[in-house]
Amino acid sequence: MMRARVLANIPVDKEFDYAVPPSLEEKVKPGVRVAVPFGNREITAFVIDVFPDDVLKDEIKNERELKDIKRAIDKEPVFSPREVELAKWMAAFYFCSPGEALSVMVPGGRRDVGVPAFAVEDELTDGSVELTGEQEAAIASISSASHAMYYLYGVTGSGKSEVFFRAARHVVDSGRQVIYLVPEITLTHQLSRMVACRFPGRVAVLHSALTASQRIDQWKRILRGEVDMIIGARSAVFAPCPRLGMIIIDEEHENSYKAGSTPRYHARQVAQKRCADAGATLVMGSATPSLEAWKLMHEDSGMLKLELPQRVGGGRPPVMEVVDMLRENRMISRRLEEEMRLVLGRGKQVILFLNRRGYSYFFHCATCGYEMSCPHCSVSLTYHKNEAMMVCHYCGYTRSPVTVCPDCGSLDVGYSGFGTEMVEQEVARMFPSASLARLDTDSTRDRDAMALVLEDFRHGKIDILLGTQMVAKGLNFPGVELVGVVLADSGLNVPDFRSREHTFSLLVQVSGRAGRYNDKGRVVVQTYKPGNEAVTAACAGDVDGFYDRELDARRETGFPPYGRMVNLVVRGRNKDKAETEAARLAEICESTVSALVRRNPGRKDLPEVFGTSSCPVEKIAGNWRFHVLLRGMSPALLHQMIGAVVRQYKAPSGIYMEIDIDPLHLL
DNA sequence: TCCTCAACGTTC
DNA sequence: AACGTTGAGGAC
Repeated sequence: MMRARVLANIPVDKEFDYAVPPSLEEKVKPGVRVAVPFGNREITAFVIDVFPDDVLKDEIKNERELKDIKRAIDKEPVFSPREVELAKWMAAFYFCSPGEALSVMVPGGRRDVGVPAFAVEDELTDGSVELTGEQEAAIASISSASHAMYYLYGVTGSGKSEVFFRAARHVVDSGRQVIYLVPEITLTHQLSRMVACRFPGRVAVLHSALTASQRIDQWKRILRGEVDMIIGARSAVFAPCPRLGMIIIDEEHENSYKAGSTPRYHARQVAQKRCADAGATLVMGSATPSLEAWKLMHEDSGMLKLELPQRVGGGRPPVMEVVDMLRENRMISRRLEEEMRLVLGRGKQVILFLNRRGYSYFFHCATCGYEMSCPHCSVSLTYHKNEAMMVCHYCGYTRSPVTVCPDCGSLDVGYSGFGTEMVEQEVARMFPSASLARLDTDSTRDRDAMALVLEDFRHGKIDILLGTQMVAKGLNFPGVELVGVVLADSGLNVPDFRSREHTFSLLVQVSGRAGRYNDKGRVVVQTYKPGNEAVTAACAGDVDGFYDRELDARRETGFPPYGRMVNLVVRGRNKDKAETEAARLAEICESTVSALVRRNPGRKDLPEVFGTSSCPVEKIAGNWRFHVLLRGMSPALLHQMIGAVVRQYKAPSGIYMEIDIDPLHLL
């Protein structure tokens, strides 16, 4: 009789054995998923090993009878032993179970007959563009593989993609595979089309519109070695290439590379691990690197910084100016309005950026002090005028808006704090003859609508494009001569050590949208904090300076990338219980630290309990949240400490602990 | 004495 | 995680 050893998506670090019925012996092999009875239900499990029962003859004596595998889900493997090894590494690094890790690595979904996943259009492929000296040098350096990691540091338009393509081509020609990660990828993404043309036939584009079965089909192709080039978002870092030669991470600073739920892995960390194991090269790039990357490329760490200082088509960076909004009593300052009139008068286009959806996000009663917040989350509701709804941006709760205070009936109530919807109304009033479109997750629910807006803007049918993050990233339109940042402060008020970094990077990214193809680009940045370092450095174009100073500040204060952090979040329906559990957890942490101190007398880099309190957003979707924040200068000791804490702390029912290693924000 | 609910333990 | 079993305490 054959037995199969499996992992399952449960938070238990255990492997389970099943009997393989003779009828399934052909189908059940390592790497396939199977349906198995588990307790009194049926779950999907991952087969990691198949062997004859007699191998374990001695142990089996008094073992209870094994259950039978019900059926095989895959006809051929969807992962290999390499992936199992990686899952075990992830389990150790992120404190999840190997089964949980494996199940985020392998795309889910049942098999079915799918439509072709991606039609490669026969489009122009411009592989013969002239390269700048810096580009040539960068390609040569990467191809020499003198370093394990490379960082392409260069402004928007400096030709990073071309370097990525050529470096990838070199790897592919030598018979190995390349994974190309991008922050997000839609069907309309021009990059995916470009890659598909450059590597015809042997590309897997894992875009967001794929069905689960299409995704798993691509996965099998990759595993069979039929693909040279894989392009996709975060989870594509797990693509099971048999001979991995390179991983490229485009826009390395993007937060979407970090997973938002357990296991909270970071694609950059996983990529580093995979490249080290496979002897592959890791190539990252951005105009605004994360501070983690900045630190790595400026110390002797095996990562080489490659600068692309000039724009490929020539042209100067946009002129940036700051408007102090304390002197203005309006949403669009006189200065910005004036610039908009000039640009529109020339028949050119404007992008307006505001990182806040909705009409207004604060309802307040002046009589009794009532504030309208979500009943399930501790955040205020945002008024969406078009839908005539009050909406919670955390959990999606909606209710109808009011004109009198629901608490005391007073008429002395007001809405304050503006979002894109209100700006849209104001801009439409100021520029009645201009055509205006709003681009955010509310205005463009489906991707078709979004693609349509972008096409119209590209063809000049829209004069002013107003939107959130979506307009800040990666879009390039030759007709744009002005970018207005309606309010640069929105990110600066959050109490997070990364807020300056985020604001800075966002400002530099949006400014890249202005005047990419001409010398007339202008950026007007409106802010209530004109003296803030992130604002002044971004407007002065002082990128290196900002990073060096910010890195110094992090070193002084012991924040990442110098100190490492771990966030332990305790959540539950019952507020008191969650709070006492968090306190209990904090005590366990404290005593673990004390034990470490005793065992390592004199060490200066021991972990510390950095803080314990309710999370900045105390309640989300009915769950009360408390956290214990840990920090340590030694990653190894911090890791050791978490391990000890996890062994000691067992959450009671109704209480859940989430472990966030290297959190991006402390919510 | 019955019933509900939360605490705990197991899952091949 | 998701489902059993068990046991304490409340209402009748």
